[in-house]
Amino acid sequence: MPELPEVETIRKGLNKFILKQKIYKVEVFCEKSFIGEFTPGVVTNMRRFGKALVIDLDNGKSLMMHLRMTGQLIFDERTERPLEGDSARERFAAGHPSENFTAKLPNKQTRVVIYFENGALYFNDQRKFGFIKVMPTVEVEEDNFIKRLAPEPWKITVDDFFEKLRRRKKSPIKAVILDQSVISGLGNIYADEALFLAKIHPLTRAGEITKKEAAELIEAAKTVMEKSIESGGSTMQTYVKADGTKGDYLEMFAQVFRREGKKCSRCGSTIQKIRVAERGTHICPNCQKEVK
DNA sequence: CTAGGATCCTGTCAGC
DNA sequence: TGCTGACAGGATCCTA
Repeated sequence: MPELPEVETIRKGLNKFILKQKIYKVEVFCEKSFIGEFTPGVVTNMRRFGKALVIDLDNGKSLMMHLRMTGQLIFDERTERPLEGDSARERFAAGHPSENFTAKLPNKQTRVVIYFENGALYFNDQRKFGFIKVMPTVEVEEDNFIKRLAPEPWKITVDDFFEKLRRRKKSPIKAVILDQSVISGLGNIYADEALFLAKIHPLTRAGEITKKEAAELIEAAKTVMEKSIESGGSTMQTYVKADGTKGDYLEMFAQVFRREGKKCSRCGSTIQKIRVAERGTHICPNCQKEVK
């Protein structure tokens, strides 16, 4: 679920809490969620590769993590040594939005806790698809997932993207843009949103996409993700409204995602939900005409 | 090589 | 109430 904007939001938000802070202990509640052996070290850098987040330490090691569908990262300041009452603490939470953002932690979904001298970072993950992996910093870019990542929409060239669409010509365009080795950063939300913005039906065969449409799709992907990053993609601030009630950050920018039955903002037609590449897919049947 | 489906796992919801 | 199947903001593996 967390896609590029969410991971970027985490990177920026977490940076101000943990940069130059020492990790002195890691507590693992689920073995498959934490790979490798941890050794204490100070955070020197936080990097993002597509949807993967990397925390570099000063001991030559890095923590490479991927939140997959339901991962979330929640930082509680001074969890072990609280100041005067809870109001003295700050919490930063982002990733898969859920009650955990404001819940008492650790809880049933907490897989790993990373202890810093100024607080604790909780890695929660309902479905256990996500992971944190310890690896030498020099090997991060050789990691199987990272080395296969295509450029992000801001870096990819139209020629490169178009060439990949030609190779995957029989697949629906949505399935192709979800493939991180074709273009990186898009997940189910932003794929639907970008296709809507570019007025392309998700079932269109990749081989039918013109070069002009390919260029427009790249632009649309940038636009929808930039907008989400600006609004702080699924962080606690946007998830919990000022009055304390639960809010949906998708309301702030989604034009089609989870809006089936509602009206298209562009033409007033009714948004539909269909199935493409085994994923729930949202379209405006009028703005996105299917080409056979 | 591509294409399509199953799979990892937990939880929730709709429909009997 | 209890069961069952479908589905979920991802990526990989297997088969054809």
